[in-house]
Amino acid sequence: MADIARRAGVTKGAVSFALNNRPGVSEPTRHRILAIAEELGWQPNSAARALSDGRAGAFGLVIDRPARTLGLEPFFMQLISGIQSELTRDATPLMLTMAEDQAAEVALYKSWWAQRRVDGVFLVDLQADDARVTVLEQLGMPAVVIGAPVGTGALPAVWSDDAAAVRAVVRHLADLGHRRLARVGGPARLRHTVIRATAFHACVRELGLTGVTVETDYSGEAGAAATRKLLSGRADAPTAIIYDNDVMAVSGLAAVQSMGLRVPADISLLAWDDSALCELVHPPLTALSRDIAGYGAHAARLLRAAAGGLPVADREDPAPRLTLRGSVAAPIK
Amino acid sequence: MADIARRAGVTKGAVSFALNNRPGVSEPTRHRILAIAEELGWQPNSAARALSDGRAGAFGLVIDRPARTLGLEPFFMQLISGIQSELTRDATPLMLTMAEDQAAEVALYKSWWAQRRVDGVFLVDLQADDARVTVLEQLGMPAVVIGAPVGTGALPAVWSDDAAAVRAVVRHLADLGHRRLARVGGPARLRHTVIRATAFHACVRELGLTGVTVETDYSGEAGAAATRKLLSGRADAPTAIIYDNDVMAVSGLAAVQSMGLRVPADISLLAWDDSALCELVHPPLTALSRDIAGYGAHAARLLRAAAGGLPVADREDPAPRLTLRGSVAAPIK
DNA sequence: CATTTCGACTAATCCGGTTCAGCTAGAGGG
DNA sequence: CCCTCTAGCTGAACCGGATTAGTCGAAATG
Repeated sequence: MADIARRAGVTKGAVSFALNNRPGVSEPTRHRILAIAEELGWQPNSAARALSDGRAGAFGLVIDRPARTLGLEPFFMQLISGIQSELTRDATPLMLTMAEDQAAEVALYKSWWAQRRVDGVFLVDLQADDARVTVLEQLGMPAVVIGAPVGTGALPAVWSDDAAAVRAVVRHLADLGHRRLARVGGPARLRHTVIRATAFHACVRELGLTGVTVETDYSGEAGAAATRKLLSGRADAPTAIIYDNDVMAVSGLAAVQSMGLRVPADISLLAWDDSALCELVHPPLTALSRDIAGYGAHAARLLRAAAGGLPVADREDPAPRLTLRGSVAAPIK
Repeated sequence: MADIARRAGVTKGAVSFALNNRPGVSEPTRHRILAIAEELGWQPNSAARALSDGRAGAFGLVIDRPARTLGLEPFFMQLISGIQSELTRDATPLMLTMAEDQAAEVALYKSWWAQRRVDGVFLVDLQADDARVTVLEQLGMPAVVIGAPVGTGALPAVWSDDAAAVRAVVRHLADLGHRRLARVGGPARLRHTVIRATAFHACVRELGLTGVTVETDYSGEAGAAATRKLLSGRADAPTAIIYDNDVMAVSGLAAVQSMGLRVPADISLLAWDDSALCELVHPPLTALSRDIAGYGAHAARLLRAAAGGLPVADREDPAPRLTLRGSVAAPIK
């Protein structure tokens, strides 16, 4: 900027006015300065700007799921991709980190905020008793929760009505004639798992069906194990299983087939969170689809607003839709 | 820091010496300053530090594969996770972004470098005639190539010997009695695709076998389509197929099964890049495994050294190993 | 014609660190 | 006892921007 100022015969201050499109310089001067800046290939030094105006110009995302299951689930990549698509508009980078556990994650937030590394963070996988919300509120750190606005305090949330989706699924299965359902759910400490489980059992009871839930860690192995356990030669085995992610549904399918059962003739399977994975297998899996990338984009927009000091409200996205494929049918008996 | 200086009765300079563990202050004073810093919860402002010492304190990774296929492949998440595990040691964050194409990616590098947003970048998916290497060298921007050190100029690379792995696989299949092989490869513009294809055809010729390669975009659909095309009722259909990623292998398996063929009795399938995905399906897929996270960690270590101005050499990791599962057997005829 | 107003720009300060050329006092040497 | 040396610290500049309180001259106003 000093170079530009020298070449233009003005001071740094004038150059700053010109480059930031603020009043204080005449049109001819502004153009002259912009031309010189262009010629010199000037780009603002992010550190200097950050130091001066007190904002980092970046947002953060911390994921604390184990890397093994993480890689497999398309959810996060799609979410990140969606966040990016929005952040790219003003060239804001995303800082991505993985943490061992919640304590490490909280420490990271404190550190990021104290060092002014980010202007705000995205919060995923909200837990039943989540320390992060409190910490972020105390820090005064802008944040957007990706998930239901329950126990999120003053933090805005981007969410979709999982309970409604669960009810739609249960009704769909009941209409087909299923009377014994099962859910292979994620970890019970995750808040959205609880929401889905609660809705599931309430709906099942209301319709006079029976329903059991098995807790897992979202891994394929756990999904397969749960499936085998549910189906192993009991008279009251369920006729339909709802999996809490696509990975478990796919390995559940493999487990079912290796037991000699046919899908959907003997048992109907259904995956939460649709992805190409569900289309890869045979038969393709009926799934609950939602626009995860859009989800991320909305969260990014909210966080940008929140970091800018604007008041932000929760944003509800459409509830997951049922995408019918080949893995669900009426039960035989 | 000014606060600390005031409380300790010294100047900012002395505080800086103490906090950075540099000579210039006595031990008692250093301890006093550190104690006060601790008490005040001082953390260095990253922008100020970056401005002062000219380094950003962050590295970057740009991915320009379409988000759809990206989410499915565990490769990137595992790579990122590995990079993180190393960067976490000194709390260096990773900037992750997705680009539309190479031009956008190059523009991003220039911008990041001009703005001093990162101290270096990881380069993935090197292409046949890759503009990025040249640009980075011209910029003088530290970078580490993740992939074979061919056409990488002065940039250090972290790689594994794909050609050797290909040869091992072809020999293994030949030993079992397979004479007609096929490869469902990734995009031909990717350099590692070329390396694998070249090694494949050379080895096939050397052993007196026949081998064809089909090019795809890595997507599951393309994998299934290629599979169907290869197997559709021709007398010279291959008896074994090697897929360039696990997603294609899984959908190839589904395609094979929907054609009424049995794996491995009628056809042997083999996946490049092992992941839980390969274990989920039935039969589980024999695959080429490598330690992708370790790969990322090594790349991170190299990049840190390169950004520090240290001379760095290419690092060769172990070649992918063949993990035998149930999808490969001797051909019937 | 004196006075006010305003646009265009300058000069200085700040952001929060790092760095470096002094300065001072006490230790060591002759 | 004087001189030198050095450990320990000070003060100020610097990184590259943004911001703000002035300054100046010309046009508008009374």
